[in-house]
Amino acid sequence: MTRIRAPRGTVDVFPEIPGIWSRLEDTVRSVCRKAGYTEIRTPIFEHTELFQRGVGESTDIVEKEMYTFLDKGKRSITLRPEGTAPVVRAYLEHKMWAGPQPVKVYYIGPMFRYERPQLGRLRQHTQFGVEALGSPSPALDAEVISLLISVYQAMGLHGFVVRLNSIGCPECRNRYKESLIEILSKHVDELCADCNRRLTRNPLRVLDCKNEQCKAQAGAVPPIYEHLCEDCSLHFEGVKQCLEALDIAYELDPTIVRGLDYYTKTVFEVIHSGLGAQDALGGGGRYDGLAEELGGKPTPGVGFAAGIERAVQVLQGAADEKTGQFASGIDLFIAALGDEARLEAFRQANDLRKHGVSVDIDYLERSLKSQMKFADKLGARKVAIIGEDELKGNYVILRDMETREQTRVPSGDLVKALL
RNA sequence: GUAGAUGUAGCUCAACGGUGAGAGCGCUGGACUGUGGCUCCAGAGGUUGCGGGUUCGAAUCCCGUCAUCUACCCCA
Repeated sequence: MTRIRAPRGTVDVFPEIPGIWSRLEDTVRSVCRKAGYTEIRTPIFEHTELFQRGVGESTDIVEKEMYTFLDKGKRSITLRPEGTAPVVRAYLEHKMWAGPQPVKVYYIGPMFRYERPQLGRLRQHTQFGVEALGSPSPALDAEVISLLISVYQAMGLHGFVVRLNSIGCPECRNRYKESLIEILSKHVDELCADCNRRLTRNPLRVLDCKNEQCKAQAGAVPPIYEHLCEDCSLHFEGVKQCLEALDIAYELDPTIVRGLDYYTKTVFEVIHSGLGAQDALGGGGRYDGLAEELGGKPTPGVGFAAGIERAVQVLQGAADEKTGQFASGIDLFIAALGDEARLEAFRQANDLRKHGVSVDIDYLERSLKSQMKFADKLGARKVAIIGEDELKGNYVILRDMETREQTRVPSGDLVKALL
């Protein structure tokens, strides 16, 4: 019999880490709530078609990274690879456009992509994200960005950078693509094999190629945000103005294009150097064409998605420097000697827990010495000792593990003595 | 899908092709009949990832396979 392991690309999240996780989740909720975003929970699986149409047939996600299967009713089902398309689907399905606009929601949950795992990349990972539907205002683009960095700031995270770009609307983007092809075609032999393919399929991708030769070519090309149509240009100026009003530092980066088809105008990423090759903590942008693509009426929208595991990765690095003290410890450990005392300890523990005291006891019938050792490992602040004498006298010996002071406490007064 | 690295005790790692595969940490017990952190002693714990091959002899060399990690593609 071989032991069963967790499937490739999945992880079990262990003791020290969940503390950071729940703090991060709490922070997301509170930051979003304050800005008027409410939680939405969409299904973990959806009809495959949602992503084919929403994310785009020719994207890597749809082409090769989806967990897709036929259910027993022969429906093609896909484990969600991202959160935006499902939210927009829900917005349309529940006719949320009929209510007050914009609709602002946030989510936290697992996403799935069939990829080769590496540092910062898992097949099941967790994202938090927000979506603001129903308004084209650049203020929302900026708000969404500020929300994301507010979460990081509230967590005490430093050293991240906001990178901003605009990829325009289909009209001006296509015009730019054509000129891009024209310029780059003259240098085909200086581009890598991948980029030669990209040149015809998705020329913008050439811009964020990591190959040095391609980078040089891409750097020589005029940035897209200098070639936007008037509407897109005005919008981009508006976003920058709003960011500056909020004192949010950003870097213009014409090479960020994002791999999902639905983005229009604003695109951005928040990166951190402590992450390895996959350096994006989060990313997002505007997707004014998505609702229509999913069969709804044209609806502007903007949002971001950010990786929880990646954030935890950087936060953990920062925490280690401090002392790594995430083990919270317990208030009390009850050490008992003898069957009768053990029963009493069991009873007392249960009672104290109801009074809000965190208590643990020995379950291995160990010696007193071992129980003390164990209590120490658990980080117990106090230990109550119950033996035959104490049982008879109806008291316990309460030891302070820090000062080593011991006192006799009547059994009934234990709760009081601990507060 | 591609490339490289790595698989030995719970963890981190040793072991020139040659005794019965070791150490540190951790775990359990004891020294200390009922008192933690330090020290000392003892004990438990291994299909050397798996399957073949070469050899008198394989953890070690060869082939295959699986897994993990890192990177590419791309993304959170």
